[in-house]
Amino acid sequence: MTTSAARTRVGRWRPGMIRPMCPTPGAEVVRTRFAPSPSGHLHVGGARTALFNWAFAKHHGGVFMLRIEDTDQRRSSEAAGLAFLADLAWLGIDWDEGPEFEGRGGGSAGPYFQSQRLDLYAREIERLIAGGHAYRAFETPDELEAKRQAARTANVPYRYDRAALAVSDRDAATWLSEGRPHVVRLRVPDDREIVVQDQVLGEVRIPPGELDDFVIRKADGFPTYHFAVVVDDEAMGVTHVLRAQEHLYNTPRHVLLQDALGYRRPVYGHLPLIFNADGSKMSKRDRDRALRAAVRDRGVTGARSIPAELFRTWLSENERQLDLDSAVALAEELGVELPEINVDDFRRAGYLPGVLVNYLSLLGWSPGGDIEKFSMSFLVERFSLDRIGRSNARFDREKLKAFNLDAIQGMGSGSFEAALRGHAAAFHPAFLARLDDAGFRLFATANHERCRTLEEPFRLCQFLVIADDAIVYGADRAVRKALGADPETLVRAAHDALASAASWDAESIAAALALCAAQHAEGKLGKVAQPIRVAVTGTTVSPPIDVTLVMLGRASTLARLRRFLEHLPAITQQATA
RNA sequence: GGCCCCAUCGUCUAGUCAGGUCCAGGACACCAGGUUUUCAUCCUGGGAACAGGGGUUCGAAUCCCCUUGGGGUCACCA
Repeated sequence: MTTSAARTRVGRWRPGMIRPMCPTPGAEVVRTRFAPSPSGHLHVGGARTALFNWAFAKHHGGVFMLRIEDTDQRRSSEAAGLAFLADLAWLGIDWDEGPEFEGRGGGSAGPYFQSQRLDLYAREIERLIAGGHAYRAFETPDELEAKRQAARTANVPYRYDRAALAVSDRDAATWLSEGRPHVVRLRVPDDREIVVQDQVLGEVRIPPGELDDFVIRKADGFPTYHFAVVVDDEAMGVTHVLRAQEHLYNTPRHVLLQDALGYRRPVYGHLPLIFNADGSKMSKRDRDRALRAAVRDRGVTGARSIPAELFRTWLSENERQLDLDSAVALAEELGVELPEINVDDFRRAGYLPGVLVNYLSLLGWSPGGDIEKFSMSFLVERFSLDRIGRSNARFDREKLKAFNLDAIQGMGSGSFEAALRGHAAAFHPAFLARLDDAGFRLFATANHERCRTLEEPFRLCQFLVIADDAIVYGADRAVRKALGADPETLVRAAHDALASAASWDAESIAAALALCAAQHAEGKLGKVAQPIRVAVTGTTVSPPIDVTLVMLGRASTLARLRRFLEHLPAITQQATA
């Protein structure tokens, strides 16, 4: 494969030019698709691919489809499920055709599961065989592996040797009638250069002889990915294929197949890949890797949230993955932030769907100029293939977080509260049980200006859902500093002042504490607030002290202050140790 | 290793296709001050890049070539 010397982007269109696929307006409706294999939750990389296909279709008033590529019987039997449908819906990426899900999907080009389209593939394969474009091959996987091995040893590139073509018709017929397992291979012309016009990368040329006769039907009768994709894209009228660059080398195969089958050729665009901040591949194993590192780093030997047996095997077997709930629990226990890789992880971590979409669209696309914060409708309005970048991008969680903060700060108090309530219902029901409506509203206001994610308020305010007699006091330097020289006097004074406060609201509490500060701390509120904060939360961080106490309620506050005083000798000893 | 793709601050990028307005703009991160009862915010300022080498041109981040570096792919996975 070589790139043309002048990287002419033939077919790339610019404003004012006529689009190659739309010679006259309305002549052809743009149809794009996202075609994942059923593998549980949606990966951010997949989300970006889906987003671009969606945005492109919407920009042209076209149709965005979803198709499930479940032609791997082995993998599909693992019942990974279709959780990614909910992930797409959460992001606001709605599909016009595809599997039905909460009002989305349906359509006349279905079924949208490849495992239900086997008849079509069988018909098309027979057509290829009859036309001499494809042939049966009876080698076993072991035989092929031996040939590959031999090629490796000889240090030559492996290509299928077409041994099946040397088999006599009589033998082949006999084997076929015996029911001998076989695959079907495409007969790849080896005298033809293949040229692909990629809308992102430009012209890509593949010299003759680079591709071998690849398998299009497996021994189990299922089509391979290459075959199913090509047949379905034609049958479903797909006009544009946007997919990750890892598929670039598949495109010549698909072009060959289209030619052999007499199909039209969709427009292709290959998107740059997304990597972790450290340049490693984003993988679902990242989560377990981070947890193992933390466990080893701290010399932890067990976990409350995981059975000992499981913990041991998980720790020693690097391939082993914890289920999501266990991983989250362990992370909480260790105080580790889990690396997010699936869309669902980001939701759990408290990111707004619009922010994720915004950030994701910037990975490989740009509206140009200095614009980088925008809505989905802006994306639809401005999206175009000629603004897609060609080099791989790294996922920067800090920038995402900064965007999320900005979006949260920009929300009205009502919608922020609603969003926080939704997050609580999904992930922190204990807070809804603990706080009444007014309490939750206060919780929302107290956290609105200080949180970067919807998750942070719940972490910051753990003290709300811990029993009064279960507060654990920290023993670090921050706690020591917060307690100051004489916490006993201050906390005792605060207790008495708060006990006799006229009412339990922020104003009265602030007034009572200001008085304490005036009497015992030279008027410095911080000197009073910090010991109290430690006393009622166990930590040095919480919303402003008056709000913290209002949320907690008078009874809990006083009980915690008393308990703190009882435990004070042990606490100070521990903190100075 | 073969084949292919890519290359602007630490990161995402604008600028590249139509060479001059770019001693390169923005954002995140970072550093230094400031505001703040903790934390997070917030405000002000700062450092920070055209991978290297050859060409073409009056002129190159922009066009060409080479080198280097990064990535993808080489399955009866998708």
